[in-house]
Amino acid sequence: MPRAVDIDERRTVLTEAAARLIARSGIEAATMRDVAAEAGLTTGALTHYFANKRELLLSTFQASLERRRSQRPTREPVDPHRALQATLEGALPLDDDRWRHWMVTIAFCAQAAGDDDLATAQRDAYREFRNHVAALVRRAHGVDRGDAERLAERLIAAADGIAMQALFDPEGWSAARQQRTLAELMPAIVGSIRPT
Amino acid sequence: MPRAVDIDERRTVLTEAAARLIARSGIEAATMRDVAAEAGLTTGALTHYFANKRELLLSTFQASLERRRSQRPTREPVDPHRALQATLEGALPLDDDRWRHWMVTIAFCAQAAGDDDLATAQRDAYREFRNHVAALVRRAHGVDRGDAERLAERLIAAADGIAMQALFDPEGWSAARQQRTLAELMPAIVGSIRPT
Amino acid sequence: MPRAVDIDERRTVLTEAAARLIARSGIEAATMRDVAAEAGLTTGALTHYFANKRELLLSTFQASLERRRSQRPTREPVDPHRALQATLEGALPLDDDRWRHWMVTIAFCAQAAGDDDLATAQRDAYREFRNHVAALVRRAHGVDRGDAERLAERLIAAADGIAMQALFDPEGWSAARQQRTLAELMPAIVGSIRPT
Amino acid sequence: MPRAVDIDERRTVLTEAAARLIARSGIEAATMRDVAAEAGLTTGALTHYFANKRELLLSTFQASLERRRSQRPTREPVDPHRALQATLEGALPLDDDRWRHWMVTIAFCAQAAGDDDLATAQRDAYREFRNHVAALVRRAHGVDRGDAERLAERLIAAADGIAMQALFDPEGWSAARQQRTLAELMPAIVGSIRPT
DNA sequence: TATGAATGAGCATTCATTCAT
DNA sequence: AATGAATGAATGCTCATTCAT
Repeated sequence: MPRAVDIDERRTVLTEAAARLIARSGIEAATMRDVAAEAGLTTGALTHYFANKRELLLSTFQASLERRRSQRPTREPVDPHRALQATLEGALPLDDDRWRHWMVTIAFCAQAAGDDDLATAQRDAYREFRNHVAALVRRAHGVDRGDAERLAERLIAAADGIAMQALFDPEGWSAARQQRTLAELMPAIVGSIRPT
Repeated sequence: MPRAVDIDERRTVLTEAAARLIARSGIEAATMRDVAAEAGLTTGALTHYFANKRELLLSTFQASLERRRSQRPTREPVDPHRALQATLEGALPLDDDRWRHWMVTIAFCAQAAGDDDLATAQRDAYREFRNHVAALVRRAHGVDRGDAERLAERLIAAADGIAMQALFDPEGWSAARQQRTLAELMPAIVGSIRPT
Repeated sequence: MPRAVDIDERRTVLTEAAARLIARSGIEAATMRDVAAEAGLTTGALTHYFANKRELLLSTFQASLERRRSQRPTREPVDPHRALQATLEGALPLDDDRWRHWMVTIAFCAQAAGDDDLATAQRDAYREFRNHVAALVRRAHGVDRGDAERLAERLIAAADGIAMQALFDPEGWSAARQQRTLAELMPAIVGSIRPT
Repeated sequence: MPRAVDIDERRTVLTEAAARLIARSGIEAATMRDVAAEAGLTTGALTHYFANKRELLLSTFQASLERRRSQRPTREPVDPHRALQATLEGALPLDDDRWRHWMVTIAFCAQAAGDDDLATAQRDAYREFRNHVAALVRRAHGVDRGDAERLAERLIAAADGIAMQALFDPEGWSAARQQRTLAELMPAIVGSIRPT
C-alpha cells in the first residue's frame, strides 16, 4: 500500500501556499517551483495534485472564494442588523487572512479578462454574495425583494470601495477606521432607499 | 544624422500599447515583444525608450494615472455639484478608456504588493484624488476641511465599489446603471455627515 | 505469503504492451507509465519485472525477435521450396503481428546506433536468420555453402526491400502484392547464382 | 541594421546538426539543447529559425530527402544503364553521408506512424524516387510503362534490402560488397520481367 | 536611431526512478 | 507482490536583455 496521504489536505496546503505567494507579490510570483517550495514540496509532488498550472490557479481562486464564504457568521438566531454588518465586514481586509483574500481576488480579476472560467467563477461568487447580503437586508429591514437587492448592491459597493482604498493606502486605513467608516455609511445607504 | 523623433510621443505610443495588452489579458501578456508589436515597433526600438521592462511598466502605470487626471472636468466656473459628480464618474468604468484604466490599476495593484515604487505611485495618486474630491466637496457643500475629507473618502468608496462590481459582473452593470447608482448614493452619503 | 504470479507471463504482457505502443507511435511513446497502463498495471508493478527502462526496452526488442523466430514453419518433412518461401514471407509485414514486429525492429534500429547491446542483439538475430535461410536454400536448391549464403543474403534483401516499401507506402502494398512480388523475384534471384 | 545572417544557411546548419545527432543516437537524442550545441548555437538562436521542435524535425527530414535527391547523377548524355545503377547505389549507405540519410529515414519511419505530415512526406519521396527509377529503366531497357514501374519497385526493393542488411550488420557489409551484390542482382531482376 | 540575431536564465511539464507502506 | 507518492533531472519553450550592424 502506498504512503497514506490526505489528498484534499495536500491540495489545500498547495492552494494556500499559492495564495500566500500571490498576495505577497502578484500572480507572476506563483510559479510551480515556488508554490511547491512554499508548501514544502517539490514540483513533481505538485503535479500529483494539480495536473497543470491552470488547474492550480483555478483551485487557488476557488479556495479563496470558498474560504471567504466559510467565514461568514452562520449562527441563525442572531440580530439581523449585526449579521448584515458582520457579513459586510467580511469583505473588508481587516486581518491578514482577509487581506490575502482581497489580493488574490484582485490578482485574478486582472487575469479573468482573458479566461472565461475565471470570469465565470468570479461573477458567480459575486452574485452569490449579493444574494446572501440581500437576504440579510430583507430580514434586517423588511424591504421587498427589489429594494433588498438594490440595497445589497450599494452596501457591497461601500464595503468594496473601502476595501479598495485600504488596499491602495494601507497605512491610512486601519482596521478600526475601515469598520467605523462602514458602520457610518450603512444607515445612510439604507436610508437612501427606505428613508425610514 | 539621426531621424527626428518625438521621444515623448513614442513613449506614449508604447505605454498605451502596454495598457491595451494589460487590460485585455493581464499583466503577464505585456511582454516586451508583444508591447513593441502592438505599438508597431520592434523590441530593439522599445529598449531605446525604456531601459528595461520595469521602467516600461512603471511608466505605463503612471501614464494611466495621469490620463485619468487629465480627463477630469477642468472648467472652473462650473456648478460644483456637477463638477463633483463628473469627477466621481471619472472613476467609473463607463467607457473603454476608463475600463482600461481600471484594468491597469487592478493589474498593478496586485503587482504593487512586492514593489515599493509601484505602491508609492499608487498611494500618492489615490491621495491626490482624495484631496481633489475633498476640495470639490467643500465648494459644493460648504463643509469644513475634516468633514470634506471624510466625505471624499466615502464618495470615492461608493464610486470604487460600484466600479468593482462592474468589473466583476460587466453584463449586470451598464454605464447607465453605474451612473444612476452613484447619483442615488451621493446625497445619502453627503447626508451621513451633514444631514442636510 | 506472496501471491502466485507467473513472472514470465507478466514480463510477456509488459513487453507486448511496449511493442504495441512503439509500433503505434514510436519509441518515445513507450514511457514507463504508458507501458504499465497499456498492460493494465502500475509503474510500481512494472519495476518489479524490469529493473529499469533500458531492460524493458531490450526485453521488448528480444521478445519481438523471438516472436518472429517462433513463427517460422517448423515441421520438417515439408517441401523445402515452400519452407523457404514461407520463411521469407515471415519477414514481410503481411499482418498486424508482423507489421508490429517491423515497426519495433525499425524503432530499435534507430536506437541501436548508440547502444551496443541493442546493436549486438540486432546483428545476431540477422545472422541467425541468414543462416536459417541459407540452410533452407541448400535443401531446396542443392547449392554449396558459399552460394547458399550469398543466395540467402539476396533473398533476404528482396524480402526486406519489399517490406521497407510496404512500410513507406502501406496503401500501395497490399499483402497479396507483397507476396506476389516476392514470389516473382525468388526464382530470378536464385537464377542469378545457379542459372539452372 | 541587424547582423547580416543567411537564414537558409543557418537553417541548413541546424538541420544537419539534427541529422548528425539522429544518425548517431536516435531521434530522442535530438533535443533542442543538443541540436543547438551541435550546431554551435544556443537554444534561443535555434528558435529563431524553427518555431518549435516539430518544425525542426520536419525540416530535418525534408532536408535529408532533398539531399538524397540532389546527389543523383544529373548529366543527361550518359549511359542509361550506368545512370540506373548510380541512382540505385544512391540508395545504399556507401559513405557517411548516405549512412546518415538512411539512419534519419529509419528514425523518422518509426516516428511517421503517429504523424501524418511525416508519413505523407515519406510516401511522396518514395513514390517520386520510384518514378525516377522507372524512367531510367525505360530508357535503359526499353520496356513499357507498366513493366518499368514493376521493375523499378523490384530494383528499389533490392537496394533497400541490401541497405537494411548493411544497417543491421555494418561489419559484414562493406561498401564494395553492397555494390557488388546490387550489381549482381540487377540483371537477374531485370530478367525476371523481360527475360533478355 | 533602429534592427533583429543571439544569449541564457527561467518557466511549465514530463519522466524514470525510488521507496514507505 | 504491488501501490502510488515523491523526487529531481531533463525537456520544449518563452522571455528580458544585449549588441553588432
